[in-house]
Parts: sequence; C-alpha cells; structure tokens
Amino acid sequence: MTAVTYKLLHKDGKARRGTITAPHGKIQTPVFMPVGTAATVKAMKPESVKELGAEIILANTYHLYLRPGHDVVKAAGGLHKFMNWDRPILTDSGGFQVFSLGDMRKITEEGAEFASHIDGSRHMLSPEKSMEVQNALGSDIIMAFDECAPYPADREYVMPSMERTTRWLERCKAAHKDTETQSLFGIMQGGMYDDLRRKSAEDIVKMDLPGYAIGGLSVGEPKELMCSVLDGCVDLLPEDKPRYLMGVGTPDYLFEGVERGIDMFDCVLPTRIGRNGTALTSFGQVNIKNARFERDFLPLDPECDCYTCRNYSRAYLRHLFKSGEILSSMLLTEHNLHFLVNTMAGIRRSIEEDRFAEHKEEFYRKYGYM
RNA sequence: GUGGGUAUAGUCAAGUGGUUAAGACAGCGGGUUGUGGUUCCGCCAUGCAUGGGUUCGAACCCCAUUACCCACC
Repeated sequence: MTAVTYKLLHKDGKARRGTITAPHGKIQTPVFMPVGTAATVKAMKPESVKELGAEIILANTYHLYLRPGHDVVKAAGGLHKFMNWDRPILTDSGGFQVFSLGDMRKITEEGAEFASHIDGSRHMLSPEKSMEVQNALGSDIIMAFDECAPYPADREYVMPSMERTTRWLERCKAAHKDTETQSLFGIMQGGMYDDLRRKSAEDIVKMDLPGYAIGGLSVGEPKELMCSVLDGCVDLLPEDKPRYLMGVGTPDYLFEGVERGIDMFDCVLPTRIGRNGTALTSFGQVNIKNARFERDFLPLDPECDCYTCRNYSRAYLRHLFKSGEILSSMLLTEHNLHFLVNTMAGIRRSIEEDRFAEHKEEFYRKYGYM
C-alpha cells in the first residue's frame, strides 16, 4: 500500500474531480497548494491557513536543508510538528533551485552543486541526498530531484537534461525506502518540445509512481505555448494517479490547467504579491498602492467573504502598506490565499455539476481576461 | 543694530563658469508563476530664493532685495 492514493470521482470533459488520500488527511482535487518554503506560509499562522480551507501546503527541501537543517527538523519530531501543521505537506526536491540559482550552481550527472544563498558555502544536492532530506522532513508527498530547463532552451540542451532527470528519478525511486509513510512523485520535463515531453512521460510512467508532476512550465513562456504543451502531454499521464502542474499560478492558468486534466497546483504568487501590495480579486488584479485608493473605503473585493474583506477597507490596506506595517502583508496574503483556494472550490463544484466550461467563461469575463 | 554664513525637487543634498543639474528618501506607475523578494523596474527640477549685472556662455562671478542661521551689541 502506498502512502498516497488518488480516487477519480467525476469528469467533466477532461476536468477531473477527485480525492487524494495522504497520511495526514484527505485532499479534494483539483487543489491549490499554498507555498511555505521555509516551513511557514509567510505572514500567516497555520490556523489561518487551515481556516481559509487549504488542505495541503508545500515546503522546500533546499531551504530547510540549509536552515535550520533537516536533522533539526527531524529532531523536532518532523516538519508537521515543527511548524504546527497537521494536514498533508508536499516538499519540493530542491530541483527548482537548480534552475533559479542560475550561475550559483553546477550540474553534473551526480547532482547539482550549489553555493548557499545564505552564506555562500558549497553543498551537493543529488537524488539520494534530496530523498534523505525529504525523508527526514517527513512530508506526505516528496518530489523527485529534477532539472527544470530554462526558457527559451534549444533541443540540444533540453534533451540530455530531460534524460538525466529521468535517470535521477530512477535513483530517487531506488533511494526512497519509506513508501508506507511518504509517496514519491515523478516529474516530467522536456521543455516546450512535444516529442521530448512524450518521451519523458513514457519513461517516468513505467516507474509506476503514486503521482506525476509536469515541471519546466511557467518559466516565462507565453500562455498559449504553455497551453499547447499541456494539450500534448497531460493525457500521457495515467488516469488513476494525481497530476501536478508545478509553479502555476495565476487564476486564469488554474482554469487552463484544470480544463486539460490537472489536479494539483502550487504557486508563490498569492503570498509574494500580497506582501508587495497586490491583491487577486474576482474582477482582476488590484494594486493597493495606487493613489486612487486613498479614500476608497470599500472592501478589497466586495464579493469576497474572507477575514480581510469582511473587516477592512482599501484605504486602510493602502495606508498599512505605505506605512510598512506588518499587518499589510498578513491581511493581503490571507485574502489572496482565500481567493485562490476559494476559486478552486468553485471549480470543483462546477465539475461536479458538469458546468466547468460555463464556469470558466464566466470567471474570465469577470476577471477581465475576455 | 553690527559682523559672518546659508538659500538647488515635498525632504536631505552633490555640483564653485562650458554639452540633456548627481544621488538618497518621499511621491507616482508597473512587475512578480515548483520564493535568492522588508524586493525589482520605470517616472518624477526647461530649472538652482527674487531682481538686476558681468560673460560667447552663469546654479556657480558681481550688486541689491528677501528669508533663515550663528555670533556680538
């Protein structure tokens, strides 16, 4: 028995309504996972993250390995206990940092050598090491150590990179022993090339893992390109396993992903832009810093029932941000997270009622994308 | 009242005769997609207290005026 299982409940077109059962609880899918890189969803108390309906959050192997160190987290009794979050946790493998650290790292067949962004010290992250760290953290879902190719990247770069990611996945699988309490998800790569995506999918699906992710998208490519790549590769993943589109995203991308059969998403966007004064609302993105909100005493999103919108005005939120007050980050983050989690809940309902397409159109019309 | 000093953007300021007047903060606008983000990128003085003068050319030199600061009466 694997730690994480998926049950498909209903389909509306390719959109899937399902449940994931993990050691720390059930997850209704499609799901949006808030990101808590350093064992905290920034500016949020775990209780508040729970209250707004998040059923799973994401943490990062690379960051926790560097600080405080996975041995510390393990000594604390595992990540759940350490950070006071008793629902499922997914940990990213550190693979994305291979991409985002740019020239501060070197990739070899063995793994990736990093210069710590904290103190410059050098560290080697390999498939085996990533499994060791994620095992010590004790997350429900652990991700394979992969390489996310940049965009744009030519075939000559992407093909060997993708093949190495597949070899790394084999090593991850071999190193991952604790399959009863944690489940390893594989990651498809292949850049923007349909045939490489197909090859990657075929190779990783053979390994019969409890779940699969699509990596290497949402790295700066145009939306249409991401959609067309998804068109060509989501169906290559097994129907009876959860499908996770990594690093996505904005509300519109969520709809595009679900429409093509994606079950899981994560993104730093709501928390990051929240801390920087931008809100996601049902009528589009709002920059609360704008002078036009100086005397606007309406709630951020009049249609929202989150704590922030029930109690505070745009003028107050603007004031808090301009004053550099901590409450600004808290209130905006809570709203943004609530908005995306709630958007996913609406998507799930629409799939159950076979009206996903209409729901998507309605959302776009209001959000200002159409 | 006498002597001295200072006046450059909302604020603090660089610039002491030669092409489009540094920079910082504030302000304004934008960005942000498996978090290297109290972050990043733009914009923001046709004008240097005011009025004259010298000069090919003045924020810069000269004169007057005004305001403020410091001393001394």
